[in-house]
Amino acid sequence: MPKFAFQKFANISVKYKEYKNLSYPKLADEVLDFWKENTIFEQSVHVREGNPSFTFFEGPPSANGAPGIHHVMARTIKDIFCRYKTLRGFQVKRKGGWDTHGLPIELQVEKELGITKEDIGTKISIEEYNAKCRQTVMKFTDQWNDLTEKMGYWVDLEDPYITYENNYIESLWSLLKKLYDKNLLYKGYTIQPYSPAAGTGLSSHELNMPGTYKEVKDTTIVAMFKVKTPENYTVFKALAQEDIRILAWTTTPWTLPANSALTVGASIDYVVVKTFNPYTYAPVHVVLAKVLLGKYFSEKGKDGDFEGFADSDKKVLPWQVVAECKGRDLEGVEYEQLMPYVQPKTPAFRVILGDFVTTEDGTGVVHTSPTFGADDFRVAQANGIPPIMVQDENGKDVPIVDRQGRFVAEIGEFGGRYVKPEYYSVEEQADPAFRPTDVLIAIKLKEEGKAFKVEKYEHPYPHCWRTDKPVLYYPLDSWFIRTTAMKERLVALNKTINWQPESTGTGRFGNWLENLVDWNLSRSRYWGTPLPIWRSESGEEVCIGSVAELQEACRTANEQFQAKIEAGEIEWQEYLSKNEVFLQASQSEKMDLHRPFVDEIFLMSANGNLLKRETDLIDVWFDSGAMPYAQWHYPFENHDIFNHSYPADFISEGVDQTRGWFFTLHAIAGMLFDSVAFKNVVSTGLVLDKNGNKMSKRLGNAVDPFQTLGTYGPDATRWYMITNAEPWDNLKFNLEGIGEVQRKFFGTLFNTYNFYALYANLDGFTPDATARIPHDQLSELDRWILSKLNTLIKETGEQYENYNPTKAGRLIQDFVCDQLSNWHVRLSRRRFWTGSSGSGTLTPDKQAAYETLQQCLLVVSQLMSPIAPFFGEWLYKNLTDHSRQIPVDGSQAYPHVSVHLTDWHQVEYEQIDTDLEESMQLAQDISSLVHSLRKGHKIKVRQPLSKILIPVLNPKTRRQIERVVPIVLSEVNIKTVEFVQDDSGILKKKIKPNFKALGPKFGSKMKQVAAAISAMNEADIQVLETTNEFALSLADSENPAYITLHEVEILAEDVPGWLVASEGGLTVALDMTITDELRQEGIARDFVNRIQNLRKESGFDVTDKIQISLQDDDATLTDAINSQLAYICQEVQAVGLDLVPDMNGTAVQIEMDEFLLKVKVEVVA
RNA sequence: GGGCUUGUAGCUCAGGUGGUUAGAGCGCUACACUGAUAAUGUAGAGGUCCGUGGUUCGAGUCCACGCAGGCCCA
Repeated sequence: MPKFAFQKFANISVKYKEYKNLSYPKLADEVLDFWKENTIFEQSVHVREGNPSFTFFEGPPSANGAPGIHHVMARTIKDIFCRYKTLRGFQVKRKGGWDTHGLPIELQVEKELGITKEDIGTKISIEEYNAKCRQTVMKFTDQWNDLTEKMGYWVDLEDPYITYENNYIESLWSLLKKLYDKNLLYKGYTIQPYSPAAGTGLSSHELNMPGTYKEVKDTTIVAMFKVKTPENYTVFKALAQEDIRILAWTTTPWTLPANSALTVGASIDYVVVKTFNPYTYAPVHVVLAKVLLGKYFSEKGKDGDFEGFADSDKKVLPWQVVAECKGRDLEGVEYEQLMPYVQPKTPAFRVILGDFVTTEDGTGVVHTSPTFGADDFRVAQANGIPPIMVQDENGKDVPIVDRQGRFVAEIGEFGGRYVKPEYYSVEEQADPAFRPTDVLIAIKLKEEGKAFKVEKYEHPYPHCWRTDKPVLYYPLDSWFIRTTAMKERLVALNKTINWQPESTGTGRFGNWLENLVDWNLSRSRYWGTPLPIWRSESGEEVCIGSVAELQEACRTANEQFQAKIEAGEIEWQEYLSKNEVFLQASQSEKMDLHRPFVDEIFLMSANGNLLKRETDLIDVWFDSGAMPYAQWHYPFENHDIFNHSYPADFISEGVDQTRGWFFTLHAIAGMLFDSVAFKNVVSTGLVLDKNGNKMSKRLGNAVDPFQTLGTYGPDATRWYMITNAEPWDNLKFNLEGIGEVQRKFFGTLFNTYNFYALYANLDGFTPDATARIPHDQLSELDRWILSKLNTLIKETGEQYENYNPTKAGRLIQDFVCDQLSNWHVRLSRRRFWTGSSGSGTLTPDKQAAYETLQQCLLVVSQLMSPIAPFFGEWLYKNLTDHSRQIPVDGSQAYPHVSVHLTDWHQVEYEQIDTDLEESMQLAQDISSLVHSLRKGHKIKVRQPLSKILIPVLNPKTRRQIERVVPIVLSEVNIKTVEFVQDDSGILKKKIKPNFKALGPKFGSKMKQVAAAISAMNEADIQVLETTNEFALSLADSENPAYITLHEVEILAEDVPGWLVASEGGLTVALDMTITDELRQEGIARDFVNRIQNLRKESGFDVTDKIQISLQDDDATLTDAINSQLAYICQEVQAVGLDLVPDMNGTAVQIEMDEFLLKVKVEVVA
């Protein structure tokens, strides 16, 4: 620093900034400017170069919507631990990222353009559509960047990863290729909503559109499935000769030819009922859920006339329950195929258990057809039940209903029929002879004696929003990642992850892994990462793992195309030309790995067949789950960086990401790298409105983060969110709560700093590390707060290490408000305004007061800085800035310009004195009791009293109190403390049973023992105390119960003849006598108080000296003042006090209890 | 319907391994204090610890079954 600057600063007398009032948002703005100008974030990473790294992965947000208040919450959590670890010396790089693909973006674009998916390829080309998506996706980037900055979230947004970039996609391809090579990527099918009329699958979002579900009347059938060899099953043994049929209800009779199992609920009660077939009248036994009996049988027919049924009008079916069992007893029962058109390849047709079975309607038995129901598919797969499939012309397995919604030829008389009447034309449906397929099936089953009940049933059924025709649940091709193959490993790896809260890891996530199904990767959309698989019609396929590979395959194909063209097959020219377009683009910036460009690349199989790209895109969750690799364009680049930053030490997102990002990160890492992707994870709860409702723009209860930050500033907002509820609990967000935090915590801390600054400036105090008052010479009060401070550093550190910012924040808050401000500073105020001032030399006690408070504030500024980065910075800079303005010999006490560049304070264990902390707790408790006594007898604190009496039964308590006696005395304005020992004989003791000690010993006799102990008198207690044993006689026992001292608690709760208060084993007695002398002191203190008020009202400076004139018209008052003159003058900094017979109206009149002061104060020049 | 989670004062939250009188802050009422003053102290009012059963000498705490809110999944 140039010399003139030094001189300039040296002449400045004010060193600490003092503030009249504080605007928290403005404070944050100023700190933000400071950070920007001095690149503090960059430095905080840079200064840790070479240190161990702490890796954080940013879960990419999508910038196609405005950020909300919950993002402030989520990002605060992330920020806290990154800042904390930086303080701990780790290098914490935080690469930002953006999630750019997916359905929400497509929908937004469609809304903006006023188009539907239908129009893509007709009204708008895929190319134009995707270009629009690309624009839209970063629409709110500015707002996001603004929020990031304003809330103080430090993340590198200069060089974020963006999921739509070619490099990113190329990394994804390489991961997919690896999966493919490990045989973990395969083509299969899932049951999805499918519209035969439109020829397309529907997303769940399309199914949720208004008007999709309509009430329809369907023909429903309770079909009868004949049990094979009933004698083989315990349940049916007694009925071995009977025709036993299991009843199952369906609202989609057309699926019955595809039935391959029946599903029952394990703990549902079933009955076997003897009765008749209602259509053929043949005797039969049927099986159904017990609670549904009433649905099919009337009370009239119960135990009815079976013999006479043939001759009756057959309106009432006689019935009788002949057996009963649980669903699990039926498991494995085999039955005859109901409609035997197509045979499965492996054994089917048996009863299995499923958790989705209910007894709300139907029969409690679910007809299960794996090709036409999602539950059916899942439960059948789990039980090894095959689907009913036929082979198409290519030998490929296909369902018995084709993609137009017609039965295949194999289904006998129904072959070629549409399964739903709505698929026929209006004219066809109008024909009087027209019968829906469901009805034909019902008639057939009735005739064959396989239907128990056929009726129309009205229920909601989904319809295609495009064609208005019913949807089928239908098996559709999909690409899957075979996560089930790696399940055990994924479960094992999860057990090494530290989940916060733990239950999310073991419960929600753990269960999810236990019940893992293969990850369906396919999405039939446009804006997303294309699946890099090219396939021929006969099923040959190639998976591409990089751009180079694709170029190579493309060139090879072109050579083959060329050869064919030269051989005269000019139809190949088109493919060759399109490939040329790609090859050219791939040499330049123009290359785009999205659709439609990748769709226009054509490859050749080894056998010379054309390979076209599978049109699927991949699940966007794969995009984000692959970010550990793709953000670095790994494995194509950055091996070093990747190796150093994998896996992540820490990630955090909302708990709703459990099956989203958390899972996809874990799955990819586990399957491809045999590693976890993250070691520690904090899953956060939701931010609700103050009434506990979900925030939504529609309801108008969403909180605008910018407005909140603008009003309260980021620190109070962050502090409130963190300390109010643990991150994983839902937060009821209430703006008033932020205000409270601001007043209570930040206000107190600000006041404490201002108080320090005020006096430190008056005294020109600057901490000097080389000339501190040695710790062992500090007062009890100072050593106490320093002990508390070190305990705080230790415990706060533990909570941060433990990923619990809530507890850390609450600890800091309690320290600042309760210990530092309301005890240490309050009791120390006097130390700051007495002693020397201005002369340049401080008394050791005053110096100690400054040093202690400065130390506390400085440490607090650091401990709080992860949660409140701006205020922490502000406080740190206010405390240290001026020390950096004075050039020193390179050993500056506070070399860092920012608290975020400092090293975490080491705990000074030798300063932790738990005995002293206990002592001070006693002092606080005693003071509280004395205040309470004073209050009860209306004796104000300004009135000194002579004595308190404290009964102490053990030497430890006495010693602990003795350490802090002066503090107690000054706090409560008492002259002396006297201890009353056990041997004084005046104590009245009380005895209480110690349940914890007695419980295990006496068990059921506890009540009697407790009663007997409470009944012990003084003499009994003395016996116990002297012999350490006492025999209690119990009411219902001959033998006495022996107790020892540690099994009871003995308290001195009364001092006969004194005013006594006690709480928690501590008792204080107060001498209320007010002698004349005490009275005079009290008056003097009152007088001082009034003068001080007057000084303040008159606007005098704290350092002004004054001259007092008082009208001499009351002897009591005058005597009191004369006797305490020196004290008064010192307190109010008076150079003199004149008693004047008559002030002649120049005086101010002030009330003081029974006196009326007529007084005048003047500043002495 | 399933999994997870929450339920304690008007509000926001604490309450290791069960121990008899369940706490704090805010808010409310009253009083006090006053060189931190939009602060502070003391006292008071305010609780079926979501409900019902159970285990136990003893349950806010452990178990079972419910109820209500939330998230995820069907």
